[in-house]
Amino acid sequence: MELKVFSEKLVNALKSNQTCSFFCLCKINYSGRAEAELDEGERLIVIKSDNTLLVHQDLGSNPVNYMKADTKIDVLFVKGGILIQTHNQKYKDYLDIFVKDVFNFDSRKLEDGKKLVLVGTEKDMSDMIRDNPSIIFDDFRPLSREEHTRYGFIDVFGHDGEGNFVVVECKRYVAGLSAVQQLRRYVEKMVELRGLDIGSVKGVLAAPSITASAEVMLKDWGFDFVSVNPPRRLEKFNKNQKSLGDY
Amino acid sequence: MELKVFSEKLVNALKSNQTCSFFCLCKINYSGRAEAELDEGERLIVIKSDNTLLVHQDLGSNPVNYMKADTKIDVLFVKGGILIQTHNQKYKDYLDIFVKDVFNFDSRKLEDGKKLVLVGTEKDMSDMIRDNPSIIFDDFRPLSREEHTRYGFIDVFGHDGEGNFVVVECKRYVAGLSAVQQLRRYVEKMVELRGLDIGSVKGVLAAPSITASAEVMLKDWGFDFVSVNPPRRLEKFNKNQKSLGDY
DNA sequence: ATATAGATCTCGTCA
DNA sequence: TGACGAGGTCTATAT
Repeated sequence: MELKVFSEKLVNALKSNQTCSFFCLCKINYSGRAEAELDEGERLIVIKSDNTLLVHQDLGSNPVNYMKADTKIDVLFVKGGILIQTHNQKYKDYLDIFVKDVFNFDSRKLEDGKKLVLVGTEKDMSDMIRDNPSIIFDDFRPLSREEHTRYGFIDVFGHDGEGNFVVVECKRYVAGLSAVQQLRRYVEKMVELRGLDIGSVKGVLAAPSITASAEVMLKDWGFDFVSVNPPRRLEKFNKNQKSLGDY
Repeated sequence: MELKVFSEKLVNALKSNQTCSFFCLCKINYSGRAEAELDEGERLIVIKSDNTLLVHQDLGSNPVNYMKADTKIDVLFVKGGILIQTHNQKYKDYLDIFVKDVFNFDSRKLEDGKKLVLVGTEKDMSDMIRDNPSIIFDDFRPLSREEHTRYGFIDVFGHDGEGNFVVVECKRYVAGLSAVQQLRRYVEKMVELRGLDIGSVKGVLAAPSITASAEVMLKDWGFDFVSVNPPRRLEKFNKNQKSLGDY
């Protein structure tokens, strides 16, 4: 594609806040939170209506370079090509794309008011535990859930039949050392602020599984592990599989 | 675009491992590590040559739905549109895209052998400290850097003039509670495994700044904070700004 | 704005 | 392959 034509299309699309997508030959410089260089090669570039910019190579989930929303984007003619010069005020960073060749250009104002509905998060796990407290142990009595307390952000908080406090930390995947430390921090903070004996506050880590070293640390601190899976995993898919014709 | 034409183009592009980009009207179901639904709306869909699939709405850096590399992708005609049915064996997840309308389709085999060169990471910080140990304190003597030891992954390890061990944890950004806990874990592990007195191992947190609560925790544990900035921040940009004509 | 923690985190690296 | 930690993490939420 003629660079002049590309430039006009890009400028118009940016003006009207369309989302753009194009393949091009380019090299890239980034400066801000770090410094990065990417030598000449072919990439897919996406610019969204909120002025998010993504540069994708042909492998991997993540963009090789990007700028976050509200980036100022200028298009300049320079010797040998076009310079897309960008700057984000909030993050104080800069990305320059020197475009040598463009292979296509598409843009569109995307009409989309829908939001993703997601189930199976850590929050859903803590909901499930609140509604089914015996998952943790028989006489567990939850008092609150997902609360920013002065002890920290505790997933599920409650007490046992003997009046001891119980702090539950949920993880939706295998719990590691940092999860144990997180639990430890909440328990310690609670002991400290309430002037309790260490040992009078129970700590429970609820996750699908736990690493060996994390389990050692957990035991050292007198905490317990309970194997819990995030709710609804695969349920919906199984339903859909049975009714593909419903699409 | 005719859905039949789109289907042919997509299937051909997938066969020849091209990277694809198209705007479409669709609804989406995900099932696997979680469950997700996204009702009908217009999105940009990208499929890479490694069979990574990304669904982007017109806002934000992250895809609203995605599948990781090595996803199996099938294209089926169904009542009212086309179903892009995908499955990733490794992650045991499924993504179905029901496409009602397509507005464009582009694909290309991207020629790109270049890799991003990045400077200013935490690793660069620990390099800088090893080369300028007085940043930490006057008589700091680094022994190793970025080491996977049985004590954990310690950024910089060394000793002071009196033979005490010193563990340094680096953070590129504001250090929070978790950074203090990480340091605490390394120090405790070292004390335990070497049979040392607590207090004979110094802990230092090196970061641009530290949050108030993290600093309290740090002092409680007898550790020190040293303000260190990651190297080379903005240097390259300043250079570039002076020599834009060089492009 | 800053602080805190989750994420279908992703990605690299090492045992 | 699992474990562990960084990330230009990004994002949501609360203060």
